Amino acid sequence: MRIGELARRTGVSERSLRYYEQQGLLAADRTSGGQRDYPDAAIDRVIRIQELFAAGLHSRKIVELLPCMRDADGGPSMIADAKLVAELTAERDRIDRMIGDLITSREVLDDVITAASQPVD
Amino acid sequence: MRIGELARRTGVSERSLRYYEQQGLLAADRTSGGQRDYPDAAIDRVIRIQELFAAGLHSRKIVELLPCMRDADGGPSMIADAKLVAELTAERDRIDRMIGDLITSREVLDDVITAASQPVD
DNA sequence: GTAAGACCTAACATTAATGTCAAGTTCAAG
DNA sequence: CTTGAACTTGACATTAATGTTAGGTCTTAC
Repeated sequence: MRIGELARRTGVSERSLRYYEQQGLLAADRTSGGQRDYPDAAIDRVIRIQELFAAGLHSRKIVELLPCMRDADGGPSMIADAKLVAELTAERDRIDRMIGDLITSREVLDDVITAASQPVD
Repeated sequence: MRIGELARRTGVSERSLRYYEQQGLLAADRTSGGQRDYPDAAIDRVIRIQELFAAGLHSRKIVELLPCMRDADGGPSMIADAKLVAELTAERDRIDRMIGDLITSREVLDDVITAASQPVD
């Protein structure tokens, strides 16, 4: 599939998809004319990349991480070495704290929303 | 307390604390010499602000939100109007999705970490 | 073959919180 | 009073993903 369709189906801008390629996150074949041609598996991968970005990982880390993931189509393909495991563990713990903070913030918002919906004075 | 102590006790840089003041997020008294003097309650507030930043709210939204929160010391002090409630509800839903994505990412990392810890081939 | 739409590269802009540095002032203790 | 640490304002830099624009090329349907 070409870049426009992939963008549409993932909700990620074409600009970002090209950026992902530049960062080594997302490979694409090229047509004879030089246009990108993505496999169907690219959809899942792009969504995964977005999630990892949302989790605060930087592209460089994601580049190292991706080959160690078992994706829907292929196998695990690579095992993380000790250094990477240490980094990923740190990220994992950070994400853990982040989830806790987000839950707190969600509660705060719910409180404010609830208070506004209940004109009990 | 002065800015250095607040920074130390919250883990937030002095630079950021001044920025918060500039954004109207965090008020401070001033000594006769012009130095900032924070009440103890500032600690909780700074932590709250950090959490909301982590949740992806922008300072402008936080400015509107803060007076509607019931903080440890004072009362709720203000009720969100309909427009703010709508915005906060959108934020809440976004945070909800974010938590889901983070949980997914955490699982992905755990998978990779586990796979690396189990040299079962 | 041609026209319209999709795509290409490259460059520059943006955002928003935070880092950093400089030059000057205040505070607290001796 | 002096001295050093802590503070002040202001300006400029950074980061990293993404937006935007421009000028050119490819694809496909007619």
